[in-house]
Amino acid sequence: MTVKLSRKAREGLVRRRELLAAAEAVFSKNGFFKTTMADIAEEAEFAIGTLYQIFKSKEEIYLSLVDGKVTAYLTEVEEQTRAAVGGPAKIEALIRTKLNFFEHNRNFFRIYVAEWSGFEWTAKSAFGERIWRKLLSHLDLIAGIVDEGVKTGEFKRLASQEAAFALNGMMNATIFHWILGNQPPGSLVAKTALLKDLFLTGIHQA
Amino acid sequence: MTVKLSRKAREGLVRRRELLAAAEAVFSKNGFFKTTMADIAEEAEFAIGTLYQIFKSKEEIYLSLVDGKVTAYLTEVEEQTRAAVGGPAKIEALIRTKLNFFEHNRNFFRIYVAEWSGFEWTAKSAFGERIWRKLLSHLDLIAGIVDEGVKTGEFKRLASQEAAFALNGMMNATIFHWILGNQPPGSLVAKTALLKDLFLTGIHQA
DNA sequence: CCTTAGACTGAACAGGCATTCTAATTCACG
DNA sequence: CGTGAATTAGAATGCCTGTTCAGTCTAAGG
Repeated sequence: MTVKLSRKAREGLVRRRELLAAAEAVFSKNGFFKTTMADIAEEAEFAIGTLYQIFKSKEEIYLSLVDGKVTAYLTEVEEQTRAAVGGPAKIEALIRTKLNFFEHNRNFFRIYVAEWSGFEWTAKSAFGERIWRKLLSHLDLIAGIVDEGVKTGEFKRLASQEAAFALNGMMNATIFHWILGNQPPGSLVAKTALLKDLFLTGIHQA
Repeated sequence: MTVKLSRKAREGLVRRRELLAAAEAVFSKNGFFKTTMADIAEEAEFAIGTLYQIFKSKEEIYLSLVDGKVTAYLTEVEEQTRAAVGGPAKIEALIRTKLNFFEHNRNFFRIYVAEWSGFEWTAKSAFGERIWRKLLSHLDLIAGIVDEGVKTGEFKRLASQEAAFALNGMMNATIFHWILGNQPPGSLVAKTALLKDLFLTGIHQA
């Protein structure tokens, strides 16, 4: 009985994962509004009805997808930055982890950016609101790193929130540029040094 | 006759402007897809039918709006940066102009960002494509400024495209942050110095 | 082999919304 | 004022798409 239940459950999870993968492919290509349940069903090779057996609405599919990925991303960043020691090293860990994550989740980046710009969910459901809050709290984490560096004297005395937003914007723009140019794998994370240097010391000739 | 025609034309222009202003208000609040023609009509105090007399579709209203604003913005930036002399001064002009523009076009910022993220128009019409190209060419302008500074030795030797994207991302994120926090007027353009300093010399303690 | 519970299917349904259409209204001009 | 051309209004149309549901299939248990 336990065995039977757990196999069912396992199969359920596999189905769920497959569906989310298909949804990611379609949503990242066409955005939330221009994606139809029929599109998702076709990509996932399920019937439309089956989708409703796994999730209760289109919105729930989308939000599940976003929540899962965002959580995975944030977890990774948190671990890596905690492991690094010292302001510059933490900044570098942050940049490297972010670039690495989106190098491996190229498609998801469009969804992530859309979520950031807040346009898909202006009228946020409770679920969407939760994701939004996660993204914002992530900014606090970055600000925290800057703040700490300021306290230790590693960094200039400046508004850590502003700096955190700026750094985040720099990283997003860089990823965006990389995706636009359809660059080969490996080349995004290689920009870590460039970004770190830019953020730490600027472009001005010393 | 000429007089009569020109008055007609003038009235037509006024109507058009009013409609676009209303559209901006609604689109910036709810995004393209969640805005209905009825919403626009109500905000503009026109009947739905009248909208179709002025523009031929919802899409055309949106794109007209975006094109007009983006063009105004780009023109302003180009003028200001051309007027400034020297790399750092041009950078400052760019930042100041952008912050100033969006301080006065707070609502439009959400539309601008959405357009940047490319999510509203994944399947671009010829018109949408044109706007997209304008935005990209704007990045070339920024890259050009950096490039020039590199040549004169004012700036470090670095990839100007990357730097341009990074700077653009920094500015967008800063504006975004400012709008989120619902800051009072005057305070956005005041961040010019902070951004300029950050971009030129970074956060690292000298 | 049956039985039957649960999974699967996709056609049908219902609501929403861009667009169109025509009746009512306005207005220029005589 | 009278006339008709131009303009406006908003009801009606038709398409699109999220969701449901009644029937079909599968396979485990007897």
